[in-house]
Amino acid sequence: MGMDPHLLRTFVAVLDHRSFSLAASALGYTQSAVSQHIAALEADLGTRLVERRPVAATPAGARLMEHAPALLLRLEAARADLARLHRAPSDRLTLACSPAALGAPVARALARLRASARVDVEVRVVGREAVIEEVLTARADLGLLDGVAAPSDPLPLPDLGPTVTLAASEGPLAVIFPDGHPLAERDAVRLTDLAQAQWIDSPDTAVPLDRLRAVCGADGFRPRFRHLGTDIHGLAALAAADHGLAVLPLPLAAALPGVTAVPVRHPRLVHRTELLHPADPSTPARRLTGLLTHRDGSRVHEDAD
Amino acid sequence: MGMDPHLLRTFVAVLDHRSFSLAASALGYTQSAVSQHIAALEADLGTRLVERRPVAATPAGARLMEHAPALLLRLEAARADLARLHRAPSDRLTLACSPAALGAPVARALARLRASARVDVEVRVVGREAVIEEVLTARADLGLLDGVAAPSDPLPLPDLGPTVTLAASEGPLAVIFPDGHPLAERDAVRLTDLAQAQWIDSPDTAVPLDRLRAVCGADGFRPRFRHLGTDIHGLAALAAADHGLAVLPLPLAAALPGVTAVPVRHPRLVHRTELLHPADPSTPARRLTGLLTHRDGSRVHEDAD
DNA sequence: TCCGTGCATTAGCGATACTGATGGGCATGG
DNA sequence: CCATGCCCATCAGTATCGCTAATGCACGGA
Repeated sequence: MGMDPHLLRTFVAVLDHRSFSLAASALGYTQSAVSQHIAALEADLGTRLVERRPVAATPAGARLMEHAPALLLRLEAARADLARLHRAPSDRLTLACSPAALGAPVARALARLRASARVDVEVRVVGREAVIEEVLTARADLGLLDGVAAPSDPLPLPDLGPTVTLAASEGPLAVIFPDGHPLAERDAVRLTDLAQAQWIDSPDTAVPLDRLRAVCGADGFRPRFRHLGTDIHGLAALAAADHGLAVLPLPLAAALPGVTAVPVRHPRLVHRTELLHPADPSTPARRLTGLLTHRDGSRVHEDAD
Repeated sequence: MGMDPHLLRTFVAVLDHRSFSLAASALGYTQSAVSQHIAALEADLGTRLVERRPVAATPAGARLMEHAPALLLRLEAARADLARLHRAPSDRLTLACSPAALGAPVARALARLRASARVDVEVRVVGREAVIEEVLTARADLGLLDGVAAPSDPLPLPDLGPTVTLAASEGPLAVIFPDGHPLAERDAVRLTDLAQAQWIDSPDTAVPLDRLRAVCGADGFRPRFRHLGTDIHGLAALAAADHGLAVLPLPLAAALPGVTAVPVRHPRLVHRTELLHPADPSTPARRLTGLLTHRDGSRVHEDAD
């Protein structure tokens, strides 16, 4: 059957490091072992996967790279899922959060949680992909993920296995303009009118531009400026200096300095945050879930395979 | 790192067969090897996974069973995906289809395809899960999957990796009543009014009842009669004999003998069929895709990881 | 009690998967 | 043009692994 996860792991490492020797030391192997791993994979699949000198993916290798990381993540997720069954009950809560998901409602829910019981809380603000990873691998007890969707539609999430998704909240969207920008006076804007504007692509803090394109069904939203990381204030600074526009949840956007938030009127979209939790959450996680969902949120769907 | 796919495969086989020895002969191993596989997995994960005598899953084993089959499928999918890159161009087309997805539009598109070029066609009508499996593992070149969703919403599909989903068509839904049933005179029905009726659960031919529950946001739709397989005519016979109701696409339902199809008015839902195709489809597959989508269907979304 | 059935255990052997050493292609620099 | 360094391929050697075959042991039925 082949396709040993070890081989896939070194395959990914080799392409990540663009080097056999670096991958080897990163994985704690000798360079020889890595070379043999790649050779074994290539023999098994009957194709060259890695171009050497310089080290790069062949077309087949690139295709495999669309599968391998997801596979390895799922493997780790399965292991983490079983490990959770036997962990001691804890009064720690680790929450993984995408930046725009951490707003006042979440902060208030955490406050209520801590008021009702002694719980040590750790909040990790990380990128959207990383939120999923942290929950699946049990490095976090819960995840909060934000995105944009049609009202009461779920966010499109990849392959979560037996993880459950609950709706935490929905709210309006806004575009941020530099203070004094002509459009900043408006009551509302239509996104499709802005498709050709200058946009900042900040895939982890704001709504990713490819998502805007998909959800508007329109072309445009071409990024000329890319902002990586999870720091919304940095994004605001860039937007205030007129580097481009971005879409954020309205309450959050309204509080940012140097920019004016204008609600999005059309298409009818909402900023949505969803709660990711594993099949059997810890006690503090369950309580926070209750606090976050029992007012307006309701169970939306469960992902199984 | 452990979690060798071989071990997972025999784990799944053991629980499927409820027997070590049967699993062994099914996999071409000795019983001893299977015993060692399970022992190795249990040692690796630090938990008992399988209860012996009788052979059954422990809670941890059940949890692992939520991951293992999906993992193995993905592995096979990755392998199939790479294999496709090197296959010879072919004038065969294998189409995997859920029963209600194979209607007049598809038949006409196939006719146009065969009129324009010499193509040997094989259509396999199988359950919904199996459609996905066949496409992912390259046993089929294309898949057609039907389901119910809000208008222009995509169907909720699990974990497709780099496979692409296109909208093939949308149409009205209908409930089938036995001829002469009091409600069969109606112009239209509300699904929520029927939540407490007798339903036949036919998850592969009709709309699965759990999906109805989810999409109506209502309880009810409790099955007292279960119909397995992919034979819509059989379902019609059961419905005609008053065993219960079922939801089908209207054009198809209207043509069934012994039953009357009444359109669903509320909630506003459509019967939707989607086309599943691999990252690099064969030439006949590409042509059929064009024939199926270029009138009203349009690209809806792509699943990547 | 005596079998029969079915999983566990053990011994042994061939295959596997590493390490360390060596070889060879390719770029860079004198 | 050759010398050098870098980096991957290859090879030999060895410890471990993963299989089979044979045997052991627990349980259930007549």
